[in-house]
Amino acid sequence: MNTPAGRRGTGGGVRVQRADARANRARILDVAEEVFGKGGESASTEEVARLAGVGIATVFRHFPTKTALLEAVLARRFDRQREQAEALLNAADPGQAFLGFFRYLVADAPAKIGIAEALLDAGGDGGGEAAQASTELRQAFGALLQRAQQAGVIRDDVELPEVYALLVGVSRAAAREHPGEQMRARLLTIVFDGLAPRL
Amino acid sequence: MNTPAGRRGTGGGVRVQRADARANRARILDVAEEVFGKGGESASTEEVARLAGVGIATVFRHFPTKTALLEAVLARRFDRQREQAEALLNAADPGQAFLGFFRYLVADAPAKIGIAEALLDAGGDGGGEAAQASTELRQAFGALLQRAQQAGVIRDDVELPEVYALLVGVSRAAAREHPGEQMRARLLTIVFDGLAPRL
Amino acid sequence: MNTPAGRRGTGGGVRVQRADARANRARILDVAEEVFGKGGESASTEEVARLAGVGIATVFRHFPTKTALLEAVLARRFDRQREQAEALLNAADPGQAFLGFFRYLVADAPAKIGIAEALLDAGGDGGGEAAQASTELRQAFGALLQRAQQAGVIRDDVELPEVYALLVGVSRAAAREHPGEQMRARLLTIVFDGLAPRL
Amino acid sequence: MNTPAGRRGTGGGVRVQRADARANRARILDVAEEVFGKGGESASTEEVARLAGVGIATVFRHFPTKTALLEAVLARRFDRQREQAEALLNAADPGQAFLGFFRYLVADAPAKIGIAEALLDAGGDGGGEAAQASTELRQAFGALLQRAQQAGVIRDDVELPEVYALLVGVSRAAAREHPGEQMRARLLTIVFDGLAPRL
DNA sequence: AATGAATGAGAATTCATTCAT
DNA sequence: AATGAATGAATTCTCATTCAT
Repeated sequence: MNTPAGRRGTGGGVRVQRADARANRARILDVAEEVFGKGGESASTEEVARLAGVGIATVFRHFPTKTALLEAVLARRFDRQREQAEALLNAADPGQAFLGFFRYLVADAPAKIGIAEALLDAGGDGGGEAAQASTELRQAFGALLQRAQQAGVIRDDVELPEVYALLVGVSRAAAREHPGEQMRARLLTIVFDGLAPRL
Repeated sequence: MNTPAGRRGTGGGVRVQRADARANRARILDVAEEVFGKGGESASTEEVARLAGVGIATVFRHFPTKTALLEAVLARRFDRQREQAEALLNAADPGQAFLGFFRYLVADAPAKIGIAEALLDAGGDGGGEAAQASTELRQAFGALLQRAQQAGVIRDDVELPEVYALLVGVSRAAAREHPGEQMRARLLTIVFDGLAPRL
Repeated sequence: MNTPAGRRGTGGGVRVQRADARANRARILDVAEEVFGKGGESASTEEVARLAGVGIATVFRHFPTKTALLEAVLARRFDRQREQAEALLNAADPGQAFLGFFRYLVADAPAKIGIAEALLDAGGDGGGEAAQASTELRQAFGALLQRAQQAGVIRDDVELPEVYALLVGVSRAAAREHPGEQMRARLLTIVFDGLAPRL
Repeated sequence: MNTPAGRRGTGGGVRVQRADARANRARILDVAEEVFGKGGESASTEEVARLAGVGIATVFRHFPTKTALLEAVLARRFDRQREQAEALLNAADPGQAFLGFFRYLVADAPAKIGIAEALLDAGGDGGGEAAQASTELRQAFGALLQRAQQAGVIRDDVELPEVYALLVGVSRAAAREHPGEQMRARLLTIVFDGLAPRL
């Protein structure tokens, strides 16, 4: 399981335990993402611990409150999405980049929304790291939008706030209904037509 | 606090008591609608009882579980909206009727969504009376949509499922963000443009 | 599960449940007084519930926090002692009255101190009803002191603060050591000699 | 339960390590004395470790239970005070020696009492090394008392048990109330007058 | 010998639901 | 039919103590 590493602190040895702890932390985050992502019910921290195969106290050692755990889960997810967005900033086709990312976010939404709601339930105020990460994602999304508008693929008279609200809304719709590929596509058709430049 | 009161059989009518009970039932529903509509947190049944001015047991006499109470609240709300829809079926301008109703539902959504989430939290499966009422509302909405399409105000290649999903999505967007009149209008502009017939 | 209790409430009787509840409340207070009075360990609310023969939630119905429970227990005890003091205010022999009351408080102290410490542990700030009751007891004690001084039984150059502190100290000494009648008497001999007028 | 550890005979001196360990042990004791002396709440062992700059396991290596740690802290304190007492046994003025030491113990009490209470909370029975050290302190105090009585400064009809109880009581009074120099002095005036020889 | 991660047994508090009147 | 007191099963979080390195 563990690396042998420098037995007696002879110098080279490092952080063996740390690796273990880090693995636990990651597993807890993964499990929490899944458990809370299921949404609906309000899952308990104990459930997370059980599925992660650790004691409840271990969860609380890594995340001092339930809110902190949810923040971390959500922030990680936002961060991943922002990275996606940033990777698309140099894409050859700005229109495709924007629309594809929009599609991707909607498809990815269900789990995220469950987590966000659990966070609200747990009393998360908008001041945590998740909010920060959310803002950054929104900015990256805004950059994609701007490029798409400059490329003439998205009408000029819309701005980030309403487009983002639309994204959130469609995501929420997709979250609870999980409409299947087909209907999600038809939904997006309408929305994208609404976003297309007026003739 | 309340005396049993009105115990004296009033002869012919036992309906007097019934009236009392019915009034209580209505008041409980009203209060529950408000309390749970506030959304966010999960309000307690006891809170509802207190604000309704009845004992907690009275709430449970009328609605055997919290889920049942939420179902009733939600069903009543769906019914009201369906009535609105049906009233618009004979409107002179089918386009106006559809779009106006769409707008109305979105504006009305925040409270409803709060209730629906509370219902999910309370373990409400989609099989109750609320689901039934929801289906009926959807049908009425579908009728309005069809008329608007026949009138050429809404594009022909969309169907109820995706339009309804879109409605739900925009409603959800409006729910948590309460964007204010302005942004809601801009949001609807995009959506309605997307729904307009292609040239 | 429920004791028959107060069954006889037929005649003029009302509030039968109320009577039950009141009995429960009293029993909880009694048990809590004993349990926390034992001092030392930090007794749990669950222990109180179990010994009182009620569910834990019942304790919390009557006293919304552990602190509130402890406040109530302590306040009740202070109130009883204050009543004793007030009853002695008209005693024929002011010296006997004061010294006797001093003796009584010391003998009564052990349990009280345990409770007070539990209250501190539970985060009781000095602002509750117990503090209020404590202040009133101190005032009554002060009145007895003043009378004893006027009667020439207690030296004139001492004032309430230090005498009360002395009372507290001796009480605390008696609390943990429970020295038995004998030694308590010898202790009080010293203190009372110290309080006697200088020649 | 214990690992064999340190199995490899290191031949000559193991004392180097021992010095390190001893330093750690002393630092832990110092920190614990301060932390628990603050009284009130119940401080955690982890807090002690953190402030001492060692890992939690190190604390438990030196003191196998929290109780053992508290015993050690308290015993050390008792020992120090006993040394003070023994140093005063040869003082020129036995009355001054006794009264001064009494005063000193009262002033020093607050921290000690906090520790003692933490010990009780942790389930310390009176059988540990602290009790032993306490007994020795009491004996030294008794010797001072006897000398003062022989010198005619303290009345003859009091004996160690009640005087010591009085000391404890006044100390306890001073502990929670921290009355300030002034009132402590007035308190001691009364007590010392009570201890003075009857005329 | 030292470290810090992991653990499980509580503890306070809440809430939907039932019972006795 | 109405009341409100009682209930016990959760849930979040803490802490002394042990384990693996």
